[in-house]
Amino acid sequence: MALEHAILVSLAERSASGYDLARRFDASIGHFWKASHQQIYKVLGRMESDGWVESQVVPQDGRPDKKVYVITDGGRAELVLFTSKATPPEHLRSEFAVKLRALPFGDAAAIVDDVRVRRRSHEQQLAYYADSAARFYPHPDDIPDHALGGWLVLRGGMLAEQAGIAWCDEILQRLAGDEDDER
Amino acid sequence: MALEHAILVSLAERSASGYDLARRFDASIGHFWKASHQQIYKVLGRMESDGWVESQVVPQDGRPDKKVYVITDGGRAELVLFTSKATPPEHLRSEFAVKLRALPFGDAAAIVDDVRVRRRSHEQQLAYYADSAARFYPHPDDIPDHALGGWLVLRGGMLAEQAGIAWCDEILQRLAGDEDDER
DNA sequence: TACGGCATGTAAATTGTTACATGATTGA
DNA sequence: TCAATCATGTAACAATTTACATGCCGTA
Repeated sequence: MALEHAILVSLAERSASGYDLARRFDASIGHFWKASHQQIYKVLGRMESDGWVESQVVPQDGRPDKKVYVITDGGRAELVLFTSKATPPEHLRSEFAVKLRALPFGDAAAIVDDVRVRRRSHEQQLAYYADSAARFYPHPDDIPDHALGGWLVLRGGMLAEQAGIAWCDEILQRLAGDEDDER
Repeated sequence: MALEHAILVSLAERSASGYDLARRFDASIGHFWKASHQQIYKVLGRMESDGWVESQVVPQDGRPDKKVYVITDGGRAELVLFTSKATPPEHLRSEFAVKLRALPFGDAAAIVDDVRVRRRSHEQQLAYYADSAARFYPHPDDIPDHALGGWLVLRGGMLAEQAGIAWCDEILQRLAGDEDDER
């Protein structure tokens, strides 16, 4: 049940409406924890009745009203509690791995195509992270404490994408004889 | 809905009871797709009514009867279909990343402890994979086609664990000044 | 006038987790 | 006798995804 905590972190950084949160989840935090707006609205409701957040309707002109959520002291306490407890071990969950394992029983050519697509999307994601890093953390050796978490998470994303690319390359070497040096 | 396919792959490799499958999911395939026995029994029932598998009760002596599931032609066709369709892009889902992001609002010392624990479990998992690799694929340059999928999946696991370790090291360097060279 | 962005939700279906339930055999 | 392993499940709950629903504003 980490969505609550992801939302708490996001609200601790800056108050926001459900809609804003949904967009943040598309952009930054969501690279590590996806959530749809439907889910966010539902969880926000529960969090409000738990006293972790409070909302206030803000009228806007030329736009629909928005319900801005603010983290409460209770919410901040919950965040401290969350960080102080050990994270349960996370396990990978990769449909792609299942597919690789299905290699002898399936369509090898299609799988190879899929690996190429996957490699490209890892590359794109890595480029995106590198871009974010350059934009938001121009001096990696001198990052203030309040921004360190964001940087470290970005680094985790970059390392994961690099590993993904390396994996795809190994697979292609085995399955496609590495006959493609495109671009 | 990849559990069905993970089970199909497992049954294509060798017929098994629900209990056997649950143990395989603990050991090999399950490193990339966890499933509890409860879930497996439920899905097996659905798969049988879909005609992907067939079951036969096998009496045993000194042990409870077992219901052995065998993949059908329909199941094999489904596997081919599965491999021929592009895998939807997978996104990471990391509670640990959420926690890192919570760094300025939480208990930094506890988070550092958690990173150390996490690093150790990555190392253990990597050692386990390396061991499996040495045991089942003693000649990595000469792997028969039918075993290639398993090898590639193992390699993916190893690369992911290495990336995880590298990430933990970066985090510790930033947060703990790298003052620990334990062992 | 049609589309995209802003803004908030409900409902249904699927998937996954946790707890409960049973009963035999084997080894410490 | 207690715990572990073998073996199969049901029930309740939580989490997630997909589909549906509404309505205003600005722009092409």
